Formats: sequence, C-alpha cells, structure tokens
Amino acid sequence: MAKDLTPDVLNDRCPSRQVLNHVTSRWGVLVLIALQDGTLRFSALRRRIGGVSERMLTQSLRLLEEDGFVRRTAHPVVPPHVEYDLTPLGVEVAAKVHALAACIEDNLAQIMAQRAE
Amino acid sequence: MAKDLTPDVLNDRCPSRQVLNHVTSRWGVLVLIALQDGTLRFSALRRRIGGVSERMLTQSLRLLEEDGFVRRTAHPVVPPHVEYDLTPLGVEVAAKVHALAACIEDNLAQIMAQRAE
DNA sequence: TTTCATACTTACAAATATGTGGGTACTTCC
DNA sequence: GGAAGTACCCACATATTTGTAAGTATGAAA
Repeated sequence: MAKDLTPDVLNDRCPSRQVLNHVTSRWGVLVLIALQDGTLRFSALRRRIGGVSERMLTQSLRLLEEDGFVRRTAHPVVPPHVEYDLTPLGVEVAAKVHALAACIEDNLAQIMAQRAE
Repeated sequence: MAKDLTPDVLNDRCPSRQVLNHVTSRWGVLVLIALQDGTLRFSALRRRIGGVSERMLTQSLRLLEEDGFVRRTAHPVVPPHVEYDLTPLGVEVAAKVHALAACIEDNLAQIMAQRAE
C-alpha cells in the first residue's frame, strides 16, 4: 500500500520538487555558488552576488537554511555580525549547481551564437 | 580593454545568468530531465511532467530550443506530429541538472526531517 | 556631528510567471 | 455521428516573485 516510496521530481506531488525549486531559484543558485568558497557575512554575500536586493537575499538564505543547505551563525554583538556557510549536504548540492553553472559558462559563446540565428 | 572575458553567473551583466535562469526555471529543469530518456512528443512530455500546463510547456520548450538545448522536429501531417529531443549540448546540461535532482531526491528524507525542526 | 556600515524587517508597488478556457483543422476510433 | 486525440495559439485573470524605500540600534570613522 505504500505509495511514493522513492522521491521523484517529475511527480507533481513529490515534496522533492519544492526543494528543487528552492535550490534552482533565481538567487538560491547563486547563494550556493557564492558560499562554495567559504564562509561569508551577509553584506559580503550581497556584494558578491551582483544584483540581489537585501530582501531577496534574506529570503533565499532562509529557505536554504530551512532545507538544511546553509548554516547561519549569529554573533550577538552590535553592530550585528552574522556568518553564513554550507552544511555538508549544502556542499554536495552546491557542487552540482556549480557544475551546471560552469557548464553553461563554458558553452556560453556557442549558446549565444545559436540564439542569434 | 577587454572586459568580461570569462562568463560569470555571479556577475549581474553576464548573459550566462539568463541562460542559467532558463535551465533552472520551474519547468525547464523538468523538461531537460524528462528528455534524458529519449525523444518525446509534446503530449507525452506533458503527461510525463506532472502539473505542467500546455502553455508553460510550450514556453519552456521554446526557450530551451532558442538556447540550443532542445531540438524540435515537426512532421507536417494532420493531425500534427512533433518530436522533441536533446541536442549534444542539451545532453550535457541535462546530465548536470539530473545529477542535482538526484542528489535532492536521495537526501529528501534528511531534508524533510531538518525542515520539521 | 554627520555619515557609513551592519543585518535585517516591513509595507507597498511593479514585474514576471503561471493558469484557464476557448478555438483550430483534421483523423481515427467507437 | 459523436467523442477523443494532436500540437499548439490567444486573451484574460490571477499568483508568485521581485524590487524599492524606509526604519532600527549602535559603534566607528571623518
């Protein structure tokens, strides 16, 4: 009677799809890639990722934190000092995301040429 | 004087980011994964990907076609017969996307547990 | 003393993504 | 004869995402 034993993103009802959406979201992808190089503070992360608003960065970080990809460490000082880094699982997915991005970067010339046709 | 010699998704102005968005879009991801198993017709693709509307499937396919990841082959018969499959470049990115999805599927239990906390 | 930086939050507005329902021109199956 | 399937497109409506601007408490630098 057990349904959906194995997760499947092609299945409408599988919760894996939601997680995939977080990871592949516009800014989620970039956060994971940016954190690959190590721990970063909020503002540093924001400067690193061209074009993010504070709002979107916060939101993306929250989602990735909830899913267990990113770890947030707040030092209770004033002015605030908060650090973000990847969890072991986060390192895994970040690697995959980065591989994808790198693949696109490597073939960008070809892609742009194709588009022009 | 040459700027932006190497593509970089973290750079706001780099066109690679747009391509990345197409590939990581809600349905784009699933189209690439679904086409990994081989050629599929429009309706078959739609049945394969739970929850897509015709409109979104069409739009996603167009974008992926423009970027050179998907190939569309229309046979001029009535009723229409159109086939979709991956280009060599499409096979590459689909593999990366699939690896990412598989990674999430494999760790879904852990992720869901983390979320519940 | 005014400004800047930190790491956010909130309200509001705008942009983008997505869904819905209808139409098309046929053919085949029942 | 009627229904269903094919691969879409179009107009319209709604949902979701994203951006903008302002506010917060405080310390340090100019």
